Amino acid sequence: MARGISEVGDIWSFLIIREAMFGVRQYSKFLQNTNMARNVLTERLNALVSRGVMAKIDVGEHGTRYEYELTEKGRDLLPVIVAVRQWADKWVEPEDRAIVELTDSQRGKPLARLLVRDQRGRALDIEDITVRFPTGGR
Amino acid sequence: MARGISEVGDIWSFLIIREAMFGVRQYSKFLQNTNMARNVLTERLNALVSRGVMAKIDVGEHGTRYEYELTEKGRDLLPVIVAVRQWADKWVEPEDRAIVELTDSQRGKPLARLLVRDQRGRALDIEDITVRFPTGGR
DNA sequence: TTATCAAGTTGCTTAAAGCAACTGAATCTG
DNA sequence: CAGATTCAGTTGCTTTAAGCAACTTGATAA
Repeated sequence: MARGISEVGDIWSFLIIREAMFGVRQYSKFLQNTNMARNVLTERLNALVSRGVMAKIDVGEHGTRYEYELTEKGRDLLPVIVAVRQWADKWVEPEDRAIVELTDSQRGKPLARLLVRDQRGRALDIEDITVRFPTGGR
Repeated sequence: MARGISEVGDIWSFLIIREAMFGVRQYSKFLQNTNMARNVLTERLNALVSRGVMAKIDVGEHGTRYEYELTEKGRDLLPVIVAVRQWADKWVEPEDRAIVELTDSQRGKPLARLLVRDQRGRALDIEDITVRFPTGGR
């Protein structure tokens, strides 16, 4: 899990992925929407590409040279993004965050709250969860 | 959302929260399990406490002076932790991560995969989600 | 055919992380 | 009950990363 978060891990990579998830594809757009430093953006994009989270695509037309898109590995981060969003919606002061809403495209309604469930679909809280060490104790 | 991730945001805070979520309460145990630098641990614990994610509790007995525990705000990060875990289980090389498993305490079976759903319970993919800006476009 | 834009790179400054050694009160041990 | 050990930090120094502005380069656009 530590490796998981460190592959995505810092705020900048996370923001790149969030932007990518909701349509941003170009270097300059990532810059605008996140206002991170250019060298950091370059470095993070390269890292994400080299880890297979994003792909760099050559588009030889119309003033734009490259685009970046999420791979399946990257798109699989959707639950992470949504989980953080929902937590922030609940706990971060409204004045400290953008007021945007994720809705399902068909009906336009907000997404359901993400819940951790067992295999029969029952919602679980922390106390209901046990950590197993298959190979032996820590 | 950016504020959300930056309240938890860096790898160290995240690891503290993960450890706390699964039973760690003392400074020295956080140190052992995460091997972060002491000053960083101190600083992150203070920050988490000041943001209301964790609480510092005075325990005047048995060699231990303080304990740290998650508040409700902190416990509410469970879906984030589980989402990252499940992503790492799927995408990070096994040799690069600890082999631990989260199970439901009652039946001992692994948790269900977290899915993003609409309000009727249908699973959604990125293409099925729209970002709404209630106050006007970006 | 000059100007502009996208996508970087480079170099420098400031901030944060990493590490080891030190502190000081509480607690255990013989 | 004196000495050693543990817990929870601080402090100071070194190394690494972030932030910022200016420069570069190739591809359009006017």
